[in-house]
Amino acid sequence: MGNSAINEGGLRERKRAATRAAITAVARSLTAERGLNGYTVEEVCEQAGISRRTFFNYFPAKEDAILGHVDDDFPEEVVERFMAGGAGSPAGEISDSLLADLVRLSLDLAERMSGSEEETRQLIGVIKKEPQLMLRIIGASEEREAEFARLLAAREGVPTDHPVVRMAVVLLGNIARKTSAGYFSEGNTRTYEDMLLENIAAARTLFALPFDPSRAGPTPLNMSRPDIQQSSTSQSSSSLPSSSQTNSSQSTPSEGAQ
Amino acid sequence: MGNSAINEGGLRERKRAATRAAITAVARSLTAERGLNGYTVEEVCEQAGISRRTFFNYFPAKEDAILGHVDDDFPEEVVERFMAGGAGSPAGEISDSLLADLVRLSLDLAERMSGSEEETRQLIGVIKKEPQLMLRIIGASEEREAEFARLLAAREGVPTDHPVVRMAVVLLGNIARKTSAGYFSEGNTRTYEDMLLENIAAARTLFALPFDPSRAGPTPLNMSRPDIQQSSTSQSSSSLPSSSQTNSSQSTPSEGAQ
DNA sequence: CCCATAGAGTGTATTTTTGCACTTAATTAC
DNA sequence: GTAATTAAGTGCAAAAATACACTCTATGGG
Repeated sequence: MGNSAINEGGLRERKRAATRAAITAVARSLTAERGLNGYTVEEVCEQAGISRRTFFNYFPAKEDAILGHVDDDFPEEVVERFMAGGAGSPAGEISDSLLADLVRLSLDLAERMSGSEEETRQLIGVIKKEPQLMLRIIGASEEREAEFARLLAAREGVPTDHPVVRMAVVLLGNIARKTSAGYFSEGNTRTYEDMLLENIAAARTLFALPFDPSRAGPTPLNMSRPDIQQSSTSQSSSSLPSSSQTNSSQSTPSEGAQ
Repeated sequence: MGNSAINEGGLRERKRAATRAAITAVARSLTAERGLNGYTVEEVCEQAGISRRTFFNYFPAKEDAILGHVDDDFPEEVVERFMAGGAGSPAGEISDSLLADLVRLSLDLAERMSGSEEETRQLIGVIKKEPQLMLRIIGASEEREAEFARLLAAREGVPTDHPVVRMAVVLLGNIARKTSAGYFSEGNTRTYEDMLLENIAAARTLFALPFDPSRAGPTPLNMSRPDIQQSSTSQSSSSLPSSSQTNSSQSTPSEGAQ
């Protein structure tokens, strides 16, 4: 997590962030329109208003511009709002508002996606046909998850390997990904928010189902170790309304919680 | 006349011109809104997106930002269009299209005035209350005329002291100034184009009046002319000419000049 | 009166951007 | 096949922008 994600920075910092985001926006737009090899770096620079030399000061290669920079995935204002949500709870404890704020974060990020809906559909279509780009994206996803974990841990004042942080990153990340896939699929007419809330509700239903660790069996015995750890976590957050329900489902039997 | 008025220039040149114009636009806007001393250089820089040090790299003092730079008074695209109009005639001769193109230039420049109409009215009001600014403006006007003369001479391929160039600069400049004064006066409801064309027609009527050089005589005879001017102005309002008529009137005086 | 502050303006060092020449690899033309 | 061209990418120097500390002047408060 760089300073730019939290600190306002000076004029230099701000201009640099704006330039970087502009390059990425143009690169993605042209990729959606013409494919990865249908435009030159020169054209990106023209539209972004920079020199080619500057382009390579920002990104090591053409493809990296499309991937963008991890800081651009978490715009400052959105991050600030998310971080502010954890201010009311003591450090070291998972805040009551975490799940609600994660959902809002997901919605905010979706709103701020550069490019129109149609453009994003086309960009996704193009990317699926470029294997080197797919590999790069998979690599970049891990970096984004790490950044997200750092952000989340900082908000809650817990280590980045805290079970709730780990689960939140993986599960909310996958829910967002699945929601996007459905939203951008052919023929979709529903709003992203609609679909996201449906998926969140489904996840909450899933993790509220009855679950007895003792019935997990031999192989599941290994799985009982995580359950024990998660059990202690759920106790610490058992006073939380909506968040506690999710957490207890992960860690302990819902019967016990009930 | 700098290169930037004609040549496209590189990215540096283009960005510099844009920055300079942005500074002037912001300074004028804030002056209109709050008066000359109602805002700081810091505020201009914030809105223009530059550092204060850069502001003083561009303008020697706060007031100079309001006056702007002479190149900004003749935007590149407008100048290019004006210059292209002289391409069809042999160098050294005054082109048929000169008067029409000068009128269009005036209209183009009026269109490109930064700030809204109301803002410009307020800016003019503020400037009238600042004597040092008025003095500066008078000085800057001479520089603009010189620039205009260079532009015009270059277009026609004649020296800057050519009689038609000299007269065009002074007369068209004053017509534009007078038109602006009327346009920005209290209670005006007419368009700038309307008023400008009226004044041009009046000037054409004036210079189409019978004139016998041998009767030019001493100074007293010249003083009787102003009365004749006003009566011919009211006649010309009712008969705005077409473009071809405009051109034919222009070629006659230029032959007389030769 | 003196002192503090705000704002305009200056000097200098550092950072960033641009321009330009070059290299490399791929593609196109003959 | 060879040669030319195009596009991605690199190194280096100059230009431009920023950051920061400073000066000077005007203004307001005690």
